[in-house]
Amino acid sequence: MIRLVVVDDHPVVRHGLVSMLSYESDMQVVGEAGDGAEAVRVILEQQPDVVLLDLRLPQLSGIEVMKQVRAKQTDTRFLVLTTYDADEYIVPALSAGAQGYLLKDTTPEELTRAIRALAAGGSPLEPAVAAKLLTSMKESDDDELSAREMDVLKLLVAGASNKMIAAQLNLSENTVKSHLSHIFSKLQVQSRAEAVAVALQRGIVPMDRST
Amino acid sequence: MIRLVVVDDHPVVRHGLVSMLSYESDMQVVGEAGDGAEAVRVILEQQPDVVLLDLRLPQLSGIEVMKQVRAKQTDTRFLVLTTYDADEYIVPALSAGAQGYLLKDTTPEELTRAIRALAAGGSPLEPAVAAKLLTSMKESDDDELSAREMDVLKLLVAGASNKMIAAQLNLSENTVKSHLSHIFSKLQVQSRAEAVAVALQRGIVPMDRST
DNA sequence: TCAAAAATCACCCGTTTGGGTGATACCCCA
DNA sequence: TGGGGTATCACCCAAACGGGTGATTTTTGA
Repeated sequence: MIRLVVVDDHPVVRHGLVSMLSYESDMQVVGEAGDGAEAVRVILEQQPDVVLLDLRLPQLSGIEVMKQVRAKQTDTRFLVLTTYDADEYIVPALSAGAQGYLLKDTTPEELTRAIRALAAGGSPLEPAVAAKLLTSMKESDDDELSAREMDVLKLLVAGASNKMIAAQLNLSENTVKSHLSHIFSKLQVQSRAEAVAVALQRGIVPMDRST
Repeated sequence: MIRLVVVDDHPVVRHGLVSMLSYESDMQVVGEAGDGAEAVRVILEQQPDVVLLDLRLPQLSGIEVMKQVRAKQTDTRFLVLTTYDADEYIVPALSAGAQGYLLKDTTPEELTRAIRALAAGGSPLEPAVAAKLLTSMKESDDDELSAREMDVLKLLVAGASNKMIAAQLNLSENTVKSHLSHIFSKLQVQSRAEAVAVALQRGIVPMDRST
């Protein structure tokens, strides 16, 4: 029996997946989550064999969920199931520990086949996904931002000036500038405006549409 | 018995919806479609009471589907069910003949309730959607960017400096600065970094990570 | 038709930014 | 034990930026 946890922020999609999977006699959905924080909790609690994970989640991205879970246990396997075939999500997802990556326009048959393959130790990659992976391999920039740099970047995206960032984080302006220099080189950009664009488009900093 | 047709290009979502709705004793799914052309054919053939319709479809958009169907028969009611809460889709959808507009993050209970309301002649508009309608109504007066300003903003999001923008658009730097001043005040921001954030988060400039 | 908006440019001026080149101190891990 | 990354700060400097004010021409809309 394959134990599953389904994570998707759209109840319609999530419940649909659950009821669909319930027809499979060798699978059992043991948990659901509608956001990232809930997902981490449910996964650690239920210890499922496979997690169906949407990347776009409120609170905590799918990438973050995988990182946090894998920090504590490594035997859970992740199947990323997303609408977005954008290149930039695939590499981070795979390097964060996803074993599979399917698009939502796959058929139910493919999905259940992928789940079984994953539970059996395989790594089902959709052909379209695999192709994208190869092309983006060439320019694989695994420059990870440090926690502090993330703090700065978030404020940068919020539109803060160096002075404001310094005040917010209790730093000197010089320190902020130092962090920014590192951020720029890691993101391979020249200006803060470009950094904001890259951060948002690559999903490094989540969209915060409270406005 | 409410006769339904489900239209969504993602098999996972579509099949999920179907199996979810099959639990309702007063509803019957009499047809499915994965693209716009198929949808029109199925709807005209089955003459359902209610159509669950995703707006984003291959071949023919949801809007187009509604127009074509309503040209031949007017007794079918449409419930638009989409992931996108973007303002610009709501008004066209409603004017094209949708009686309801729900987001995919509504609960199954809300969905079935909406279907029953629709079949009974009501027009279920999600509160969030209704709110957006109102805000887009009253905010329509303020601050639309001109075409030229959009040109500048796009390049700004791409990370260009004033000089680069000027070169790209065959303008003087002064003109670019002038446009930027207007953009800043219209977007109510102070810096180019903030402008980029707002432009991306509000969807004024589309995400385009082809790099 | 006539005013309002959009689009184009110029000049000034103070502030911010980004890129250098340093330094100190901490922690990890090899 | 020592190197490498992180985090903290300082100083300098040129370039870029953002805010004014003001001008002309074209387009648009009421």
